[in-house]
Amino acid sequence: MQTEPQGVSTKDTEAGVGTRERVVRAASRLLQRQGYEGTGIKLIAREAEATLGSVYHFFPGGKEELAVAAIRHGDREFADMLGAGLDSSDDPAVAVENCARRLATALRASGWTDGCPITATALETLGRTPRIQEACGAALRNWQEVLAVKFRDCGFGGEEADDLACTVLAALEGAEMTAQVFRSEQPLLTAGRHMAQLIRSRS
Amino acid sequence: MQTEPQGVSTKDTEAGVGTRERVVRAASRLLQRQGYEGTGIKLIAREAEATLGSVYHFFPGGKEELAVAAIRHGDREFADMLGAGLDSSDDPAVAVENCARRLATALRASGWTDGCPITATALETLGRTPRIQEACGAALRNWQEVLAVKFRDCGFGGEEADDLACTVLAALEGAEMTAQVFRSEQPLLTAGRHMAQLIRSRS
DNA sequence: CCACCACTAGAACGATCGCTCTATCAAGTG
DNA sequence: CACTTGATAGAGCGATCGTTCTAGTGGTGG
Repeated sequence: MQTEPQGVSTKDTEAGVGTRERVVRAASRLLQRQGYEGTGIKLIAREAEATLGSVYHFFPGGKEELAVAAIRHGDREFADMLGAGLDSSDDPAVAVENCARRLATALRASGWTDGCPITATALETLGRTPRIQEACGAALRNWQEVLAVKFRDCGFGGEEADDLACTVLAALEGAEMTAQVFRSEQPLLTAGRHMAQLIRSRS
Repeated sequence: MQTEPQGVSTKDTEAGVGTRERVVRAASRLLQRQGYEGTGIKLIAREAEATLGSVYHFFPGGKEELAVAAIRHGDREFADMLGAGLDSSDDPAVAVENCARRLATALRASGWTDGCPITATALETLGRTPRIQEACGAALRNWQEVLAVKFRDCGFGGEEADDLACTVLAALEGAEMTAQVFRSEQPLLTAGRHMAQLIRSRS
């Protein structure tokens, strides 16, 4: 049973959230910022205001199982942000550009630390931790699908929608990384503008 | 003094190369594959067939100084590959698409492990290791400049060339990461095709 | 010949890693 | 009430981390 009160409030970042959920959120944020190897389980527990015992109670598979859960969490979160951005306009070009703008704004607001939730972990564990790699692949596929659905809804053919989704997501990922390193919104905004142009030239 | 013979051969991956250079190469390859925190100095030394003493002799600043040197090495290497790809055609659109193709081929040949030499390290150390972040920023700027020069030579205006270079590099980076996770050349090839189209629509 | 120096070699240190283990606590359930 | 079960708590394990330190090697200039 949770020790903390359960129904008190649904405040997003604080108590009132079950221990397991707090641990997953902390893990997701830390993996996003410092990658898999750079994030210790003890730090995750401390950040989540949980104890090591609780972490291993919920994730008997240890760090790897926790990382998979954290990546799935980041997957859902990023998909929501992508979906919300895409809903901002019926024109797919405008919608994608708005997405890039939102990512840029959020990135600046975080002090340039919170970019894509999975890239760092994905690159670090490539080919050496299959379960994590699968979770990362599922996330990328999911985000591509969110984009592809939008493009299909806007009249693109199935294959063309998939290809466009692949490139747009890749450009946003790369631009976000560039923006983080340069501490500037410009790469994301430029990529958004170019992706809008690419979409228009194809419709 | 180096124990090994110096002028014997310039074979790229083996002996005949100074200890310092061997260490930098090993560090660069390992940082590329498993990031900064995931790569131990002792492993770098073993992989370079050097000893810990030698590593700290050449890099008294420790892991951080070695990482900076490794990133600069990856910078030069990737810039060369980019330049070689761009030289393959006078048409900038064709040249960029060839670049993507080459990256895809090289990536597959490495067993999907050797992507961008700095992304993993850059994301892991963002905002926590300024000297490494600077080296990563310099690399990205350098690669953008390689692309921008090509675009300017092909008749693009200065600002437009810079913007295109920024987006093309971001798309290639993102597509390479996607290709690694999916173990498929397709994301890189698709991004190359789309970037070619974007360039053509702007000229 | 020898003092010097660049380099090699690796033992050892404290800190931290992921993980295991036992003990305790708080609520149900009979 | 006793007993079970889910969850919390953290000490402690062996391994590895980055780093420091001393010792040794071999070629070179004086």
